[in-house]
Amino acid sequence: MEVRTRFAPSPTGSLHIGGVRTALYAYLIAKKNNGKFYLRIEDTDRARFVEGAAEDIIETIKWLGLDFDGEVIYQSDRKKIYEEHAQKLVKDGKAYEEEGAIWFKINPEGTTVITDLSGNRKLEIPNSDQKDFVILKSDGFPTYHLAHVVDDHLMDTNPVIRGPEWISSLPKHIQLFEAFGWEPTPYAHIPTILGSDKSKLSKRHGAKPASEFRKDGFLPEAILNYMVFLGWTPPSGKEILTLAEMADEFDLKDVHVSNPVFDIVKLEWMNGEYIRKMSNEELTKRLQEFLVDHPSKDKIGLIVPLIKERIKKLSDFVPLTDFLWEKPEYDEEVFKMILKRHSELVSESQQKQILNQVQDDIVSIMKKILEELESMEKPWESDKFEKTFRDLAGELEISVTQMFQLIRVAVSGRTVTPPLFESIKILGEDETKARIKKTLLFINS
RNA sequence: GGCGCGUUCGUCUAGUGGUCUAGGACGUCGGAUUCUCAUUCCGAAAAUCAUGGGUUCAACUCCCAUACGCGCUACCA
Repeated sequence: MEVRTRFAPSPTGSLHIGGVRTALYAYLIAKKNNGKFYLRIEDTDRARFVEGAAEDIIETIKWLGLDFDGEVIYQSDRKKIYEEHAQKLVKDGKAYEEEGAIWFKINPEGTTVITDLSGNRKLEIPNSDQKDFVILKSDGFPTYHLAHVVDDHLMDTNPVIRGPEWISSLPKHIQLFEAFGWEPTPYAHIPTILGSDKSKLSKRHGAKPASEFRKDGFLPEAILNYMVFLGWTPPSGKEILTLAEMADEFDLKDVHVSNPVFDIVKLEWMNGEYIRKMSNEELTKRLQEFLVDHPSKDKIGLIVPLIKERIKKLSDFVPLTDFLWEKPEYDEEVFKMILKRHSELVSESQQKQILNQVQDDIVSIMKKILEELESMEKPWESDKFEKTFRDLAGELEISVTQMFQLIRVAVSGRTVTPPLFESIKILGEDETKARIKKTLLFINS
């Protein structure tokens, strides 16, 4: 029998990050077995329906690369089907109408026992706690219970993969299947993802939707790779896996039964891993797509090799490189701090004296730097550039680090940048000199 | 409250009765490389396996109880 799974969110908000894992697990089971993966929108609650939520969910699932088969199924299109099935149960004496709704007659005898595929464990729920429940609401829409049983039977879902909040409802679902004379679907209830405070990570608690991770510059493959580990480890012990490798190794029986805690720091690490492993061409493409309004898109390719090992998210690109096309802002204290460092071991009174000299020092050093730059042959070569200023540092009796930090701050306004020489190459000789001059003016004023 | 599910380093986890004085990854801390940052490479700290009882020659692994966490207890999903 063909394996068919489905992801069935309700459009009450954006797709939250926990839903990504549910969708992923369902996707992996389908792919592992060469089966089908469907997307079903459970829009049967008009009160909680949020405009645009279904579109956000579909768009995000596509962006993640969890390609689903066929068309998106909307339960609201299937109203008539649920109604007919509910009526059939009434006719068979297994349900009854009351106050405009149709209620299912539960049998409170015995215990519902099923084997949960997730973790391969036995679940036992006493039926005695169950009460008759609504299957068709007075507005004509089905409740989750009816819609699930009818749809997953008609769709031949095998297995149903969903959250653990449904475990308590298992007697309802099993009895509904039996009332229709159908074989119940196999089930896999996967654990809930928790926040760092151990409370449930859900949209109800304001957890970030998956689309926000996209905006933050996370890669879909990294998100998927991270999420798959929340409740499962591949037998091979690999840390980085493609979707195909996950599908190959994935098995519901290895899925854990306890609730994992979502850790954004590890996600960021993994995102960085993906960025570093990516080809320069690919990273360039992704950055160009991500930075829609970037002022200098065609230069991104040049910069990529410089920042590839320095960014964890696509969005990190901006603060690290914006000095290349934006005029830097200076802070005199930053310059002073650089030179001050070699006086750390001196006494306090002496240090004060030294501080007063620092400003003069900066001015004279910057002048020397500018002189060297003026006399350097264009185009500036990196190794020549480096040697020139190493020599100058020796001459002026400051450390090489101090020398390059002064140039770095003068050129970028920042103490942290991609490699200096390469950055300057992108900036250009004239702009570099202009910025050094500007620094001189700034310090003197 | 009742019922259900769970509990290994801060976090994700390996572990299916002896190989565990508990392994890996992220993070943290130290060091090396280095023009800053990052990368990379070394190294360290970090879990009396929730607690208490059993069973057994032997328990992280099996059983029971307690504690704690999560879920359900809607004409929401």
